[in-house]
Amino acid sequence: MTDEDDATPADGAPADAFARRPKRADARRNYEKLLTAAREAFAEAGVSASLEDIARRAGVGIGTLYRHFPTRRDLFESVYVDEVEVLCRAADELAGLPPWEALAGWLRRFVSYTATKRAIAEALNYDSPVFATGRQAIGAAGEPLLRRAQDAGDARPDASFDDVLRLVGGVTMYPFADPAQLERVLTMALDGIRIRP
Amino acid sequence: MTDEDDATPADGAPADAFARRPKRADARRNYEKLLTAAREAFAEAGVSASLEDIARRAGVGIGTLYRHFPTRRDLFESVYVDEVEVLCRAADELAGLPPWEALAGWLRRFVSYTATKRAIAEALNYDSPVFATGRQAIGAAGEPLLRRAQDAGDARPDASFDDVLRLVGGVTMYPFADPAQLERVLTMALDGIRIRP
DNA sequence: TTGCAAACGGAGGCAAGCCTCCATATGGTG
DNA sequence: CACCATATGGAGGCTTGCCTCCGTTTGCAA
Repeated sequence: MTDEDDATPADGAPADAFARRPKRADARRNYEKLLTAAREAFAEAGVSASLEDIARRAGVGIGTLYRHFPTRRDLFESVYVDEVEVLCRAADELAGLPPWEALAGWLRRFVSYTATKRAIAEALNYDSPVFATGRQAIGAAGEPLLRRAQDAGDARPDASFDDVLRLVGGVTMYPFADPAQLERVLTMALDGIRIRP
Repeated sequence: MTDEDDATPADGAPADAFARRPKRADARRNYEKLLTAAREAFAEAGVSASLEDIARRAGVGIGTLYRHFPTRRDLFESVYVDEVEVLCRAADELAGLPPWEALAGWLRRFVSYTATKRAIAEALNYDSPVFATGRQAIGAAGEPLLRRAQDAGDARPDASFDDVLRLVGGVTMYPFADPAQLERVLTMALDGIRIRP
């Protein structure tokens, strides 16, 4: 999930979206610019953001975009994979906290860290090996946090990990003008998951 | 909100989306067919559903669609207004129940009744006199339920009506394959709003 | 420096949707 | 029943986005 050349190094052609950065310096640069631009565009306009617009944002030609990401799906998946990695790393970092704090902290990342939240949330429903892998990775990272909180009696035992993600993820589906409101709503969502003595 | 000829019967041209059904029998029929088709299409594909597709579903020509709804927004607003009316009526029906049951019941309608929920949710952020009016109507219907539950000590006092709608509305943003899961998630959301002794 | 594989950019063909326009059809009233 | 205001449907022009193709540019290894 974190290193570069895992998965199937078999066939020469780029097949899956995981890893596989291009080699030449300019190509690599453009690749990153495109990824960043796409992240922004997806965050603003959802999965249906225009590819031409993304190329424009990145300051590269449309042809370059297609060289790196042959289909819209490839692009989306690459952004998605990036986000998933961030999320997984966050879980590790929070592992030292007490059960509830760790879970709550991670869920906060889940909503606030990723600029692609809407896209990620939508992806949660898609069929695709990449999304399956991503979901699995998210589960591997976050589910232990939930389980721990449940074992500690902090989180309701009848909630599945997927339930929790849907509840918390739903909150961010539409943009909040006021960050304080996001905070209030998020608190309510977390309270719905929590058990108080 | 419920009768036909309120608002401004002034100018002859159709201005706002409230009420104002066409007169001739066939026109009226097509109007309803379009509204129904649009409701479905919006529910399935979101606000970006294709107008041509909606006309096709309704079994009318694209020209007819445009006669009734000059812009995509007109169509969307009409569907929206219809949904709002349903929601307002529901609030009246539930008024007899105890505070918390009334609120919870209404919020359940809010998520499950409207086929347009996703579109409505997106619309919740748009600027437009119609949406403003709609939000106001929803507020007029639902806010008393929240206030009552808060006064009774059943709902947390620091939650605004808008907070509550966002939390509950978010839940339905993506389709649930399993109705039992929707129920679980909804329960968590409601628990986040509720105060337990 | 030079050569060339790798990368670039964008013109242009194609598809899908939007919306206008108008020749044709029809409900309902006198 | 006849008339006409009202309504209908869809062809076609326009815009926008998708993607391919290819002539030009550029990083970098020798």
